[in-house]
Amino acid sequence: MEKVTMEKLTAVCKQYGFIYQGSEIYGGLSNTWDYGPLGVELKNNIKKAWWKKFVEEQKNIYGLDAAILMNPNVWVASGHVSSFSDPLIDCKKCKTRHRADKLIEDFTEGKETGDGWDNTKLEKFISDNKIKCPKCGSSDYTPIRQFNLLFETHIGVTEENENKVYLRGETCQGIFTNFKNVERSMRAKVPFGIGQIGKSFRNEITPGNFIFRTREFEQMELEFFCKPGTDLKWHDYFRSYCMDFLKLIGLKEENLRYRDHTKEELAFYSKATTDIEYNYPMGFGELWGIADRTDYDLKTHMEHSKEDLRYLDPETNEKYIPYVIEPSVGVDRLLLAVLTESYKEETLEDGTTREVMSFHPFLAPFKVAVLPLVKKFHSEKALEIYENLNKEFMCTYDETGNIGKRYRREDVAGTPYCLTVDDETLNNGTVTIRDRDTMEQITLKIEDVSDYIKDKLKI
RNA sequence: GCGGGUGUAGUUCAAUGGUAGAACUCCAGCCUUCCAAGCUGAUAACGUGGGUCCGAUUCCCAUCACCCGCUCCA
Repeated sequence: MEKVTMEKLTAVCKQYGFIYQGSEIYGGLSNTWDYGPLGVELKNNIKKAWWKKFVEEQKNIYGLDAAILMNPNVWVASGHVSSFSDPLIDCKKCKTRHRADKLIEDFTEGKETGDGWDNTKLEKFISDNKIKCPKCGSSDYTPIRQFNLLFETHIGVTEENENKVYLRGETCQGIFTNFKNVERSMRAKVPFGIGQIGKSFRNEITPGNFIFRTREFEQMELEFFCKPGTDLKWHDYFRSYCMDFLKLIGLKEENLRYRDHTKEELAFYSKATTDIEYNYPMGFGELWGIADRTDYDLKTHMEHSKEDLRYLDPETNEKYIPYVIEPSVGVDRLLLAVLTESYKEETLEDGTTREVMSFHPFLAPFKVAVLPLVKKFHSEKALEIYENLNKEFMCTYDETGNIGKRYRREDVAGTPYCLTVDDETLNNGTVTIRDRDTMEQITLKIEDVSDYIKDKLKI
């Protein structure tokens, strides 16, 4: 099966109501995307699946929904204000963009890292040492420009500096700042976790690839607090657990792989990080990061907030700062993976083609499409069935055109089951259920439909 | 941010210095008893802003957006 191209996928998403270009009637806004009627259902179902498997079904994991706006000191403590910004410099000759500190680090082979230097010092070092552009060899650079990846805004109507706040650059800080609250109110015992789904904002220098990297995105993060020394065990555990989850919701093993970060690329807070990568239309890219963040976050918040965030182990009476394993996955990226995996163009035996979105039924926007075989004979009964089923799960109803055309419409919407109402329904109360993937049909009593579908929706 | 490509109905394409034609889709009606059938009708587009010109969708400039490749990526 040929892999779908990004071009095709964006077109399909637009046409069938999954994802539209943001602000389209005003000419768009770069890298913003709006989820349409089908897209929002799919997205909600993806979040629901994660919440179920990572929060609801876990005895020792608790949910949270923290505010997007936080005290700015949170971001000072986390290091985002100082180091979530990159000093960037352009080669005037070949127009390549470099990170100034990285140029210096490479030039000195790691002896100087440029850490904590201001831009004047960075520029001076580069020009004094005539550091050459790694690409073209020129040493003619533009001045350094500072790119802060945090979005800034102001509280209150006046834009004074003291009112400056940031849109959160990651959801996890809301978890760390609530660590004590959750521990106390839920009487939680280590090891325990806090899960959260929410939007984050980053001024990415180079967004792109459809919804893969956007400046506004949604994360599903779990911070799992454990006793120091048990962290690697839990890291391994979540590596497998996350992979199993992806397979459960329908991603194929051959499109998934692990990638362990090398020591050099590890973030400064992390002891070990594993990415689960997916084979997107543009190739393998990060989907899920599972990081061992050690006690870095709680420790830094302890220092900056002056609050004691240590955990008192009730069994040993020792106080310690828990280590944290963080499995973090982007909702939009996971949705892109699901779309990539699900979209297929099939040629049928009779030579006609159909476009199919073969979502796992749990993820499908509509679970059942109710279709009267012939509008004027069967629509009354069909509507009655639709009204009843729709109370139990998301259904759709369609009486336009012939039955074959309506099947095809549901194929590309990813509706797993089509329920057809015909004369048999009127005479002896049975309906025909057609399976999207196998295209097989079975006959069921109306009253058995609900249980039949419910069973298929399990994950 | 750089380089390349693209931009005409929802989609896929066409034509043209004198404001655009089709197919499919969609909608309404007829017909239709299980996989995009048929008939009738209707709606629907030159990304945006300038410039040249009597006149620009077409030529020029700028801009916006998307795709591909770099670069970047807590």
